[in-house]
Amino acid sequence: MNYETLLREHNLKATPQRVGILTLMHNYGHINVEDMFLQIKENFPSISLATLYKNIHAMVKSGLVTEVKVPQHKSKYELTKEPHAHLLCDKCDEFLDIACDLESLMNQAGMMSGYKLQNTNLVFSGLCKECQKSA
Amino acid sequence: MNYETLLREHNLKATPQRVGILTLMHNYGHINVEDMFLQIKENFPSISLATLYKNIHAMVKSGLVTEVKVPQHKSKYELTKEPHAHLLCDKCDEFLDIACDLESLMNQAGMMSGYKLQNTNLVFSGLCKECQKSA
DNA sequence: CTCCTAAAGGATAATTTTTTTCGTTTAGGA
DNA sequence: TCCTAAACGAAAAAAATTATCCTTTAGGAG
Repeated sequence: MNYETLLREHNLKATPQRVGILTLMHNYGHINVEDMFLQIKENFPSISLATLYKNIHAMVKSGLVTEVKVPQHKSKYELTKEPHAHLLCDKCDEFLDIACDLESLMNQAGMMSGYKLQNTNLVFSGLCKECQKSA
Repeated sequence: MNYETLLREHNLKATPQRVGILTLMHNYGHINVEDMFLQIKENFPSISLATLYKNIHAMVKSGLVTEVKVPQHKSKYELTKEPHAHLLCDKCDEFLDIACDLESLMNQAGMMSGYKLQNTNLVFSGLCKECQKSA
């Protein structure tokens, strides 16, 4: 499915700027506002930072995009997908997705607390393979 | 153990302001910078916001305090304890700790990726018991 | 206990990040 | 093709964080 359709399904107008933002998120996997602004200007030289912020918020609110909060770092944004974990290397700042089963943990937490849980923000941090050597 | 000793063990001078900050974190469980500033001024009317920021950073860096990043919210700070999950109600903003076994998940993720993992930031969000009724 | 010094505090300015405002443009339905 | 609500862009404003610089203090040495 293309991004125009996806946007309309979320009741958002399919503007070229929005398609550009979604494409960036797809290409980079995760990207913060600053880097997004630098990149998006390649294709939309006159885009306003305000537009970027407004669109990110709208897309997060609609559920199309997910904000990933990372300790000691700027928020990153990604296209919404299945719940998953993130790994951060505290030394080289590598940041990646990792598929893992959060279902049971989430169910367990929901059970214990009475919460009806829907979203997840999980970041593990430590040292990546490379950085362990030079540690 | 008292906070003075704890601070010194982390190579931080045990100033009254720092003890006040740690006490606040203990009392509130989690607290953001803004609320911390409002509260700490009760005991230290002349404290500077800069002092607050500098101390939070120093204590996070030393491992004494942990930053908890919460989607759509300001960062919260808590005394460092065992890895655990957090629950956030998207409606009433209730925020609480929940004990849960992250060990196996962390091990699994470490195994798959080759990372040596040390820290965790986990927030589940959804609706608390009360807010489910009025949903 | 006194002295000394590096570290910490406080005030303020500066910087960075995010939000608001408002006039112009445009997506998309009628 | 036209109309209008929504989105865009520029700019200002607000909020959050960091830096600077001088003063004060924690805590070790003597």
